[in-house]
Formats: sequence, C-alpha cells, structure tokens
Amino acid sequence: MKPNKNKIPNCISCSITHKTVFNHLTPDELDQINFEKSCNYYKRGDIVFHEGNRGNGVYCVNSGILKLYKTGVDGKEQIIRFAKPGNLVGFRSILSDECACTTAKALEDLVLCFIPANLFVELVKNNHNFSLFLIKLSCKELGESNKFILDLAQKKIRERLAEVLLLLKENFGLNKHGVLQVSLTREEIANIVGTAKETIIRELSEFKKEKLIELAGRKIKLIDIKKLQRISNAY
Amino acid sequence: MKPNKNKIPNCISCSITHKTVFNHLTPDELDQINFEKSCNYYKRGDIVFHEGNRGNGVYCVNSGILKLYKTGVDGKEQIIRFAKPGNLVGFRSILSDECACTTAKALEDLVLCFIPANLFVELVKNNHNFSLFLIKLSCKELGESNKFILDLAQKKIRERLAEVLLLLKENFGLNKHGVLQVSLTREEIANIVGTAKETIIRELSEFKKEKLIELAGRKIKLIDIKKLQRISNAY
DNA sequence: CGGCTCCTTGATCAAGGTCAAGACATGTGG
DNA sequence: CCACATGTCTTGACCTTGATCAAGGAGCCG
Repeated sequence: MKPNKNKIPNCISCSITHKTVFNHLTPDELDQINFEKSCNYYKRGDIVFHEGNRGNGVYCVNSGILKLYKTGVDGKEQIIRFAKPGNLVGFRSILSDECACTTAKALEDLVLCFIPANLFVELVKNNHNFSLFLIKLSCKELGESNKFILDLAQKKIRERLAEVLLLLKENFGLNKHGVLQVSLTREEIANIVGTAKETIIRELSEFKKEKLIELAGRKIKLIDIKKLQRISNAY
Repeated sequence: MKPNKNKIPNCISCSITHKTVFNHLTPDELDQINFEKSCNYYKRGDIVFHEGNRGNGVYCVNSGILKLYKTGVDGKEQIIRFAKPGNLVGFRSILSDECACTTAKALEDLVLCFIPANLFVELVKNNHNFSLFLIKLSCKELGESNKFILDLAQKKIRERLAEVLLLLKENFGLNKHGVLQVSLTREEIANIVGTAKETIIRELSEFKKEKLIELAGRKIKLIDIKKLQRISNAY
C-alpha cells in the first residue's frame, strides 16, 4: 500500500480518521495548516530528525510507524516511544525551546506532514483549547516516562518484557490471529526493554516454552494475556 | 529557621525571590492566588500527597525540600525528582486529568502553599503566558525523564552515581566548602540512582578512595568535579 | 541505659552482559 | 542457477555486575 506521493493528505479528513491533535483547531486554522504544511515520503530506515539538532517544525504521522529513540555513549539505541498515524512528533523540543532529545527513524515506509515551527507556535499561542490539549499530552507522556523509570530501576527483564509485549498490543493491536501488528527485530525489542538482544531471544523462547506466546520469525502471537499481565506486575 | 506559621508568605515577594511560575501571572491574578491559597507547614517525613490519589490542587514550595517518588511492587521507592523553593508540584496530574503518579514527601521541614485545582485551571485557561510557560515546564521535565530512561537502561551504577552527584550539585548547590547542600540518606541516594543502598555505600567509598569526593556522615564534598563529569558520561 | 535508625563490610549467588560460532533467510551479481 | 555477502536469529560458554543476606558498629534520643 505505497501511498501516492502526489496526493497530499487533507488535514481535515485526517484529523477525523486518526483523531489528531488538530481536532482542537478551528476550521480556519486547519485550513491554514493545510495550506502551509508540506508532506513527505520516507522509506524504512530513513531518519526524520536527529537528536541534538534544533527542530524547525513538528511532524504529524499520516501513515506508517515512526520510532523515537535516544542514542547511548556506545551507540546503542534506547527506544522511548513509537508514533503512529495521527500522532504528533517533535513538539517537545519546539515548545521547550531545546534541541531534539530523540532521533526519529522510520520503522516502516512513512508519510509525514510537516508543520513549520512558527506556524505551530502561533497556533499554540492563539488557541486555548489547542494549547490545553498539548499540555495534557505532554503531561501524559511525562507520566508514562516516569512509570518506565520505575520499571527500569526495579523490575527484572522478564517482567519488563511481558509489560512491553502488552504495551505493544495496546499501541498497535493484534490481528485476528492474535499476532502483534508491528514488526520489530529482536534487537529493537531489546532496545525498548533496555537489555541485550540475546537476553530477549532467551526470554521470548522461555515465554514460548511456557505457552504464553507463539513465535514465527518476527510475528509474535499472544496466547495467555492474563498470565503476561501477572508477570508484568503492572497494575 | 523554623518558619512562623502565622506569617503566610506573600506570592508577590515569593515569586520574585524564588522565580516561581507565578511570575507569568498578572498582578490581579497574583492577588487572586494570594487570596485563595492556603499555606501549610509539614515536618520531615510528612506526606503531602499519595500516588494514586486524585489531586485537588497544586502546591508551591515556599521553603524546604520535597521528595517526589514512585513506589515499586515491593515497596521500594524510586525518586523521580525533588522540588525546592519556588517549584510547582502536583500540576501534572491536574492538567492531564489523571491520578497523581508520584508520592510527595517532605525531605526537610517544609512550608507549602496550596492552590485549589479550579483556580489553577482557570488561570491556565485564561492566561496565555502562563499556560505557555507550563507547557515549557512539562516538556522540559519530559526531556529530563527521557534522559534518565537512557541512563537507567544503559549506564553502569558508577556512571549514574557520578551523574546524580553532579545533578544534586546543579539542583542544590555546594556550600563554601564544596559540600552538597542537601542531606540524603544512603538509601535515598540509592533510590535516585536505582540500586541498593549497599551498592551506593561501596561506590561512594570507592569514589572517596579515588579522591573524587570526601565523606563525613551525610555530608558529601565534591573534590574532582571534572573527573566526576568524565565518569558520568553525560554531555 | 536500651532502643532506634542509619551506616558499613564481608560473603555469596543469580541475573544478565559479552563473546563466539553457527544457522537461516534474503538478495545480489556473475 | 550457483556462489557469495549481508543481516538477523539462535545457542552455548563464560564472567562481571550488582542484589541479597547477615552481622556488627556508630550515633542519637528519651
């Protein structure tokens, strides 16, 4: 389903189908974005922006999945979150007036809409509902990050992996066979959980042995969700 | 320096001496806060609010230090951040419309001003500068939390401890002898770094042996900051 | 003084990181 | 079609890090 490059998605229909933040704009403001935005196509592996660089706008995911990660001293990635259609990316650094603290890379082929910083900031300044919603959004993300700090500091890898599998389910859903609707390498899973890929491989096959999941290449089928929840210790 | 309970601090002078978020309010709005706020005294160890509870307002630290932590399944604390005079606490849950995700406990004797949720939300809704500043604040905290996720996932305890010592220095400063201006138990330091108290004790005495710090009870004197920075691998 | 809490140290052990080697799948060009 | 290269996955062996348990010491307070 390669998107047609010539067909720029319309923010109005997109904000309805995907429930974007732009739901909170007036029709006039949406028109303005529609007019000023640009729209780009990225292939799997392309980098959208790089940590440490000053962003000059925000991105709204139209199709595909974006991976946001930080890079450690030895070059190892730590995945912070994913963005899927309708999600806004890059606003943190724009609004806090800092450099991007994560790198954004296309996990799949991707269509992104780009909204220049000055327009975005203008909208935030002028539209209360919009800025309130953004506060809500960043406060929510903050809550999630803080939760993950606790997990990393105190939980074992087995628990964290169970939690990550369930999180991926929440985020991307299962297909009719119960298979996670996202394709990650073992190394990427390791970079979410915060461990080595070998450890993930071992733990996954342990889960498989315990009949909690089934594995077929990158396809992960969740069998016993209840038990995964119990293992994850997340409430 | 036990504060006089009868003397309620004035927001105007407080926002000047401490640079609180209320700097961004109009004089009228500040008056309103001054009028509606209440002010309370807490002893070391008192709990201000508990994670999981729905907050009914925000707190502004007037004097003393507040410790914000999350509690793990086995009851172990993970310290998320500290709040010192001028800092605002409890706004995350109010603005994201969630329950408090941390517990707030007095690290020292404390004076807090309490602003009811409805007044606070009203101000956020009506005053652009104020809401913009709050977005900035939460985005900044989000950046810090994400950075700490990377640290926890990838750094060794030695590196994290060095980083935490430097962070405490940034946050609370050194006295004229180079001693950190905050008194934490070994266990509390462990609960920031995300490890066991015994490990912190060993690592601190290792630092001491290497002449990076000096120890006298809870007083920690930073000797070789350059080297601590190098160890911390934080840039 | 006894009873706190906190600090320190040693011994032990398990979790998980690292290294190495091979398997498997995929795509490429000759 | 094969030979080869590349990237991912898997497994085994080994060793480091840091958690845990246990015991004793130091300081403080009623």
